[in-house]
Amino acid sequence: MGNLGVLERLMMDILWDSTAPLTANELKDALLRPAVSATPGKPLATTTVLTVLSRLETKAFVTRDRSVRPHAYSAVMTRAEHTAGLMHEVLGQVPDRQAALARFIGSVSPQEAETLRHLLGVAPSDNA
Amino acid sequence: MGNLGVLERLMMDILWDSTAPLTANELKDALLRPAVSATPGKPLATTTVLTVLSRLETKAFVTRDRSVRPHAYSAVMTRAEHTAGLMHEVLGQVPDRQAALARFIGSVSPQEAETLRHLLGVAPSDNA
DNA sequence: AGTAATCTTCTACGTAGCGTAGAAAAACGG
DNA sequence: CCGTTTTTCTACGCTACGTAGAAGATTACT
Repeated sequence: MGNLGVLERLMMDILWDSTAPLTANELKDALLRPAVSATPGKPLATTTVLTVLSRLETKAFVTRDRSVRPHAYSAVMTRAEHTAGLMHEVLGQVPDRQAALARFIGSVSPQEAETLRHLLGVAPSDNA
Repeated sequence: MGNLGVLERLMMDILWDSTAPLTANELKDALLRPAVSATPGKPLATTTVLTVLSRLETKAFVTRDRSVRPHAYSAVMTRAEHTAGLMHEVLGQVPDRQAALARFIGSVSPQEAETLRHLLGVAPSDNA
């Protein structure tokens, strides 16, 4: 899977938060929002955004709709899927998952533990 | 926390598998074992191993005992701790952990689910 | 159609992390 | 003291990523 750089991640976050696909310029503008940009007043060049989007496309993190004119970009996976994927990747690197899982569980917050208990109790439904 | 490069990871794995601290040369030799090296016949220079160990020390992944002469290196965290830490790091990057956890749980193997149920049901013991 | 504005691709540069290791310095053994 | 072992210092190449200009393609407006 491989992880993302800072800007790549920022852009994925925007795409993930967006319901509809975005154009490069919409993304560029979104990157200026205070919630995203810790360094405001630093607008990126549109080409920069496009370059990164291309790379994300290569990495299969985004798809682009070439049929509309300002190409529209959207995330391939949901954020939750991506996160779960990363967690599995991390877990897959170790020989004894048991121990790792134990440590993991031992360090989640009580609320999260409750969430997990609930998730495990109900029904093992769809797989990602 | 930040992740590791290939060689760094390889070396950490050896340190994690070792009960006692290791010297640079012991590590170098261990790197030639078939289980570790997919490209055998490619022994590293000792200095290479030392360089990487220094970097791992800087990153606080290993400590070295300078009181013994060939310095002895050991991992700071256990592999399970490290893995759990990474999982938390991944999880910490997302706004709604609930969803991510749900996805994660939805994609673990039945055995792992059982393990988790056990860990959550029986006794929430020590924290990492 | 012709030309300006917009959008996309191509190319490129700087920086940082990592694998790699030689050269030099330091410590040890005899 | 002198050779051997160990450690540090310095450095080089490669890849990923942030960054964006220049040039090419597409669309829009008159």
